[in-house]
Amino acid sequence: MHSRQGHRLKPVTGEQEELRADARRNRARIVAAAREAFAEDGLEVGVAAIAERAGVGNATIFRRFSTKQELITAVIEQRMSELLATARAATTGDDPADGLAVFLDHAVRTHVEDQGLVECAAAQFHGEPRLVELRDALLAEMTTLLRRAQAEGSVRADLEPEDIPVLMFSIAAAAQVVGDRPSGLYRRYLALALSGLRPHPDDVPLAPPAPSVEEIDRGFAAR
Amino acid sequence: MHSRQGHRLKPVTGEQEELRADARRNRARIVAAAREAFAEDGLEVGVAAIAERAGVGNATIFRRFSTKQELITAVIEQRMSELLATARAATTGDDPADGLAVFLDHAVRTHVEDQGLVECAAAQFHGEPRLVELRDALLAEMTTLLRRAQAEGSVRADLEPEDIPVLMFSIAAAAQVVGDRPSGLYRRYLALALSGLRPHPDDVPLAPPAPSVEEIDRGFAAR
Amino acid sequence: MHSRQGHRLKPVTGEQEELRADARRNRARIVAAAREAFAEDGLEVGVAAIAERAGVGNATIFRRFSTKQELITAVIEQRMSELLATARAATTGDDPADGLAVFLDHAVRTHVEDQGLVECAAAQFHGEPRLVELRDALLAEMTTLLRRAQAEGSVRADLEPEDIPVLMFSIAAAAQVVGDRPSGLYRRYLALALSGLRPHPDDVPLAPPAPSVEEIDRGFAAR
Amino acid sequence: MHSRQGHRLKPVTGEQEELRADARRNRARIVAAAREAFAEDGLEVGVAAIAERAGVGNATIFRRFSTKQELITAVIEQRMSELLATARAATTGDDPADGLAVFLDHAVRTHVEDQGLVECAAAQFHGEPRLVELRDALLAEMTTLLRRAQAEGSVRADLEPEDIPVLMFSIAAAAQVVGDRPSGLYRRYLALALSGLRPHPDDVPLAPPAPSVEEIDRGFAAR
DNA sequence: GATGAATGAGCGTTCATTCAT
DNA sequence: CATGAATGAACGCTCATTCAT
Repeated sequence: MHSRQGHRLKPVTGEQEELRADARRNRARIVAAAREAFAEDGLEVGVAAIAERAGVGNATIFRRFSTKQELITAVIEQRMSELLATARAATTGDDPADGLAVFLDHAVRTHVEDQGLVECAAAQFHGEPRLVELRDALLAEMTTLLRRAQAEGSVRADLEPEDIPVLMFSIAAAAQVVGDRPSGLYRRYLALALSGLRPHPDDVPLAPPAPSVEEIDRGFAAR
Repeated sequence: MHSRQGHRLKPVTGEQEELRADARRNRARIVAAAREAFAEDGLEVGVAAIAERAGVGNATIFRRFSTKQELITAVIEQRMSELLATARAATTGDDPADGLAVFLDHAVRTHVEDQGLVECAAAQFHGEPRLVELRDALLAEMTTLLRRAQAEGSVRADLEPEDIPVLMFSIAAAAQVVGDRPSGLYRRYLALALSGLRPHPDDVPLAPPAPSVEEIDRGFAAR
Repeated sequence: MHSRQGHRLKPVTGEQEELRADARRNRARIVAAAREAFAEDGLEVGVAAIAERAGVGNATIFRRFSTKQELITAVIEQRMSELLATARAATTGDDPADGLAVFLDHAVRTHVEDQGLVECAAAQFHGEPRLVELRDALLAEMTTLLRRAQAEGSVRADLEPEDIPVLMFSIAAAAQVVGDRPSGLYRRYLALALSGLRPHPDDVPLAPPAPSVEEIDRGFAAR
Repeated sequence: MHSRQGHRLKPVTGEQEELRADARRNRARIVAAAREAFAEDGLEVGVAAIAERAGVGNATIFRRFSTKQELITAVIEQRMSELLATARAATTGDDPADGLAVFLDHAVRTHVEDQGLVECAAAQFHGEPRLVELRDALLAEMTTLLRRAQAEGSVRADLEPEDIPVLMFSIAAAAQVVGDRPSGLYRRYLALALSGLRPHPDDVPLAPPAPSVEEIDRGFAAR
């Protein structure tokens, strides 16, 4: 656990090391405002609206993020960081199957509340190094989580760690098409998906194989 | 089966019965161009780009579709019609479980090829009568398909017809996050989902209950 | 009177001598529809709206009038013809002062009912020969009307025939600024203007002199 | 008189108190450009033309006036303010009849120079609060001006303050139909109108009554 | 001859981004 | 540093006019 401290990721919020206190505060307010705005209205909200929400002038946003895309990336980065924390917490528990369930529940709920943002997140990934770093850290946790569950026989053996984030998006998408109405609907499809992960006598091997990380990256890039 | 022919829906492409031959051809070219453009670039492509793709002037589009939204609706309508045809074909087969699989395979592949369009389709549903009509027809087929599979014991009993379109979106989303690369990846997640539909000794009832059509509509409206 | 028949103007409706009966009827319907449309909505109504009102296809309008401007001219021509008839009727009466009043009442009421059209009429005059012809005929009647009223002393002597159409527009404009509400308001300002035409002991000569026809034309052209 | 200073209207050009110096200058240039453009070409000139005339990008206009209509309103507001100043100056003079004449001369000349703008002004009035305020202030001055002239017997008694703006439009329209050519022609019709305001032994009461302010408003609204 | 269809130029407006205070 | 102001390119849409049936 403390070893985790050792290889802790660098501060996730960018080149802020040099920022004055007020600038740092502004940056945080901007990211928070953007996150809210994206969650409520989708990525197409105007920069002006985000600036107003943050209580700063619009030019201030561009001083911190030279592009709207960079701001989007910062928001995604924040979310992924939180997701990573969730994953780490899930890995520490005693019950592997439960850990996976808890992680997916948290992740999916988060996505579902974030209308339109996360489903687009993939498209925004474009090799951004900090996001890649987070992605890899997440994948490491997924591997631990999954392998332990498979070791105890509660998840079919041919599932791969790379499948987990895919499932996460998939279940979130299920709930999102209907706006998660009635609220909490996502739990129905999460339950169905989880029950589908259990080994079953009639199982035939999954095919084709799970995408490698490189393929995932290439997939993202093609968007 | 032939009775199905009897209550076939009216021609799905609108009040085009009165159009002159050239106009009809142009209309078709516009819808096709829009479909391609939406599939490749998403709904936010400019009308001008669609017009160019179709080889017509931009005003020609507005002669047939008084609004861009109407054009979007026409494209969705077309896709849903095709989906309905697929569903009907699937319903006629002998093997219920296979019918469901074949339908989902076709539906998901279609969605996956159509990056960004169909995932947004829901948001565009807003009570458009022709789309509602198609939705209901589709649901009727889903009901037949599902109930037969449940009757023979190949699908768990607590799945509802309304779950099927949700699953369709869900699986498509799984593949879409990675751009379906390597190509055909969707089959992995389709297989996983289908195997998850089988009854299992440890099954606990799905909860919360599936959304009703009204709830789905309300969900769409809230977007 | 019959001498008036002698120098009757050529048919006012244009090059229709060659038209087939149905074409002639269509032309008339178009002009009538345009007149209504202009009266209700102003000159900026779309050609399509006029076509619909006339019950013809839009291209039919352009078959008869190669330009929207030509159609406007045709409508103005029709109105001026009617005005000329009114003027001639007014000239035949016994009471000169009353003749002037009756003419102006009719002319102004007509203008006022024709929201936005006639006030723009001037700007559309551009040397159109048929309109010039009508203008001259109207002016001839104005001269008769005015000179007789001046001869009997009911109108001040320094008023000129060219002033009459100006007054007509002027009074109509008075009522039009308030949409002639309450209806018939134009009569207030007509009465005021007419009473202002009477000779008065304190009269000083009007200055500058009335515009000549050439100056009027140049004025129109400058628009 | 100095009390008039006391209840002077707020600055008429809007909430510009907060604008930066350069923005204020640009705003003024835009309004000036719009005024010129409207005067020369009418209200239908494109925003792009106005922007070019003002030497700014088109989007700059929309930063200050969220709508073209707002820009129109601003121009009208400016003109009305100037008219109000003229009216106040006219009210301070010793000779009531002369005050009225001077005011109308100024007002009409202004309108005549402004081809097409002011005649449309009415249609743009729609309850805009600042314009209503100015209208009321103007009417107050008209009342003073008229009642004093009537008290000394130089204007017929049945004229009402509401008639004055109507006359203003009316006389301006007289000159406008011929483009005020030869230049200054408006003075002819102004003189005629003014002489018509004098009491006359044969006067019969004006009818129907002058429109109330409410009726004027309703008339405007009906356009 | 009559028409529906087609169209390019233009409209008012928005927005991510750059400039100047 | 923070900001309001400025901007050009693009958007969805309209319209007088031309084309093709």
